[in-house]
This record gives sequence, C-alpha cells and structure tokens, in this order.
Amino acid sequence: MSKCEQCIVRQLSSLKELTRDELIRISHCKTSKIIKRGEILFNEGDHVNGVFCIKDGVCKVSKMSENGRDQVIKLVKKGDLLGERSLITGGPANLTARALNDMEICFIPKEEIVRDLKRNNNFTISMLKDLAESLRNADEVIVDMAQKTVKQRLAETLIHLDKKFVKDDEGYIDVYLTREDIANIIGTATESAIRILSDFKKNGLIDFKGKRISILDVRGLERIAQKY
Amino acid sequence: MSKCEQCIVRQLSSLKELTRDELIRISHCKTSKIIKRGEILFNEGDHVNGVFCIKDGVCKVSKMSENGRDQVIKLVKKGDLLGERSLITGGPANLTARALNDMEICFIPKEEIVRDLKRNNNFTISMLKDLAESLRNADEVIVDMAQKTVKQRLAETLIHLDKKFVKDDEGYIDVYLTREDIANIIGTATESAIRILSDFKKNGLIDFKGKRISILDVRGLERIAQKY
DNA sequence: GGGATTCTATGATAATTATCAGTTTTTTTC
DNA sequence: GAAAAAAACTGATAATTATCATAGAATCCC
Repeated sequence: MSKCEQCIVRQLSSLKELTRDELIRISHCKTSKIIKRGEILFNEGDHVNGVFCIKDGVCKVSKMSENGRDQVIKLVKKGDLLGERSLITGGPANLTARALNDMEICFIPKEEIVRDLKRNNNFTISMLKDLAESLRNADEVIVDMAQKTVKQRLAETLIHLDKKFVKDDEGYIDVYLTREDIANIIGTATESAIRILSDFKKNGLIDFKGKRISILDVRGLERIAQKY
Repeated sequence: MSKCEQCIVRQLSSLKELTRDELIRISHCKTSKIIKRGEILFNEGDHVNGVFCIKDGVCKVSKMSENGRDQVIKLVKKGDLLGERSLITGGPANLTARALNDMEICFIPKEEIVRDLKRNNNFTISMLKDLAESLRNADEVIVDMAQKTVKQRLAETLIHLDKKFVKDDEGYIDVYLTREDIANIIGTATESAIRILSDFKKNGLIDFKGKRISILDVRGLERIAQKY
C-alpha cells in the first residue's frame, strides 16, 4: 500500500495541511482503487462516507436536472478532492461522479477526515478557503449561465479547459469529452454545441480531430466570451 | 452600543458558536449602521475588510455580467452574514450588495473574525458547514439556470421567495423587488419576467398589487418548475 | 474484422426569449 | 400636489436555441 506521507498528490489539496502523524494514520485506513473509464464513483443519493483523493485521471461531476438532462457541474482531476462538500453537510451526495478516463484514486473514510477537521485547525481553515474559492467560482458560473449566450458559454468553457488541462505533443487538450459532455457543461442541446464548435473551427479559433480539441486563438475566444 | 452577547440575531448564523468572551470582544470593536433603501453596502472590487451581520432588512447581492447586465446571486436577510466569503479568500469583493429596504447592520472587522477562526474550531467548522451548504445550493442554481426555461426559473424563484420571507397581514411576501430585480434573479429580460408574472396571475397561481406578490398555488408553481 | 452501437454532423422547422418602441401607471421629488 | 422620473406593461418583430429527422463516421465488442 502506498504511503500518503510520501504521496506528492496531497500537496495539491488541503491534505497538505495534515501533519506527518495524521498522514500516517490515514495511510493505514485509506483504500486505493482503479476506476475504469465510464465507471461511477458515486451516484446522486449515495451515502459516500468519505473523501476521494484523485491520484490520476479525470471525472465529471454532474447533476440530473428535473427535466431529465444532465448538467456537468465540474471536472475533477489529479490532486483534487472529491466529496468533501457532502461530507461536511452530511446526508447523501447530490451529485454523480463518473470517470472520463481510467482513474487512480484513494478513498479516505469520513471519520478520519472529520477527526482531523476537529483537531487540526489549519486543515479546517484550508478546507474553508477551498470551499470559499469554489463558491466564488460557482457565482461566476451562475452569472455566465444566466446572462451569456450559448456561444459565449462555449467559448468560456474552451478557455477553461485549455487552462485546466495539459496539452499533448500535438497541442490537443488532454481530456476525453464527448460533444454531449460539452453540451452538458454549457447547458445546451448537443446539436447546438456541435454547430458552434464547427463554427469556431471554421473561423480558426480552435481545431479538433474527433474528441481531441486544441485552442488556436485564446484572444479570439475571450473576445467572443466577453463581447455582447 | 448594543451588546453582541445579548443579540438574538447572532443565533441565526455561525456567530452562535462564539464564546461569551469572544462576543464581548467583538461587541467592543463592531460598528452598527443604518443603511437606507437603495444604498450600497459594498461594491464589486471594494476591499471590504470585515463581515456584515444583518440585524434587519434585506439586500440583494449581485454581479455585473460582462455584457452589462446585473445578475442577482442571492438575497440576504436578517440573521445572515455577508462578506464572509471574500474575507476567507482574501482580495476584493467580487459582488455588489445593495439594500432593498432600510437595513440595520453590524460590521465586524476582519481581524476579529480571523482571530476567532484561528482559535475557535467550532466557529470554523460552523462556517465550513455554512459554505458547504451555500455551495450545494449554488450547484442547484447552476443546474436550473442551465437547464430550465425562463418560466420554470420564475416559478422556482417565486417558491423560494415564499419560503424565505415572511408574509404580511394580507399574505403578500415581505420583500421589495422591482420587476427588473426579479428578471435579474432568473436571468432574463425585464419584459419576459413581466409577461410570465402576468400569465401566472391570470392562471391563478399568484396575485400581486404592484411589487407586493402573494403565492396562491404553490403546487401549481412546483408543477411548472419541475415538469418539462 | 465486421456488425452493432454510439457519436458526430447537418438541415429544416418550431419554440423560446430578447429587443425595440411606445403607453400607462406608479413613485419620487421639490 | 404637480411635475418629473422611474417602473410596469403591451405588442410587434428579430434573434437565439431546441427539437426532430436523417445520414455518415468512429468506436466498441465479440
């Protein structure tokens, strides 16, 4: 079993605030898992009872809308924690997490995290900062969803993907999203997303081969995202 | 000067976790203020340097979209804290707060709150829970904004207002919102909001006299909000 | 490696929502 | 309390976006 105190990934989240002793304790009760592409980490309504620490891979976190369409709330990647929110509020998960490619994750039981939250104030404050940052971000998404056109939202999303994920040798963003996933991020019909992507490609803003997308003109996309 | 340790309003927020001593200390450095309707508590970009505790009244918290329209993110009322998020992340406010009616507020300087966050873990954990709850709520708003029609969002908003605010003698929701404000909550044009409100009234779902709105048929509104 | 399935793409059309223009009503202000 | 300003309202039209239908391309899976 790998050791948390030697794991680099922890440096990327609030777990970096844990002491050596706390990490060693967590090492002994955590479980490591491989999740295949398409598999579910947890479902809306599940009692998760712990926190996922993402060692590798990407998953989409989404919520089913009342009218039957899936809305992707965020993408979670290496170094991120997943499930802290549900753990803190208690109760079942209100989101579904599904792997976009093969993932490597560690699962830390709830009691361990809660214990550290109670005893290690630095850890608690770091979590507080993370949540506050997420909330600020959520506010911005709300504004965009409410006020921007589908085209603007897609431009925005492409810029975010470009920032968040690394590029492969040929400059393509390293994340596996179907057109439907992309539509579900921006909250539109799949066909609309496809049409606008083609339009962006035609205008030299982006390039793509299948699911592999590369951003050619960030400025141009920014102009579209901002200008009305 | 009124005393925090005797103030009932603190019981409604995380401030309830503060010890008597901590409250007495805060009592001595807080400032009380009356804010008139329409006045700004803080503006996007301001360095707020503290937290507002709302003793009475309601304010809207909004963000200007890049294409020039205001999006109301939340309504803050008696008992709520305001500005905690900015305080935790540091940096300037990214939202604007404006009083919808005359307000009575207390302002607690940043250093005092930070000090208590560092020393009183119960307080920190309570704030953590509040933020987690806000985030869960924000996720739901994102889904609604992205997936629901304007009519559905308006129905949803009316239900929320009905739950959140008290009713006057005649059953009207006690909050002062212009049609433009309502449009800016659901993210639509003022005219669209007006049209749907009139439609709801015609169909007996709501009643209104000017800005005073009362909900007549919650079930009916729920049906609209949910059914596609 | 070939059939089945999923995904991408495109056109036509319908539904939703925004914008513009103008009128009436309410609120504010002096 | 009258004039001015702001807000509410209505209709016509334009723009955006969804839906439906269908076809080709890519991917999955024995």
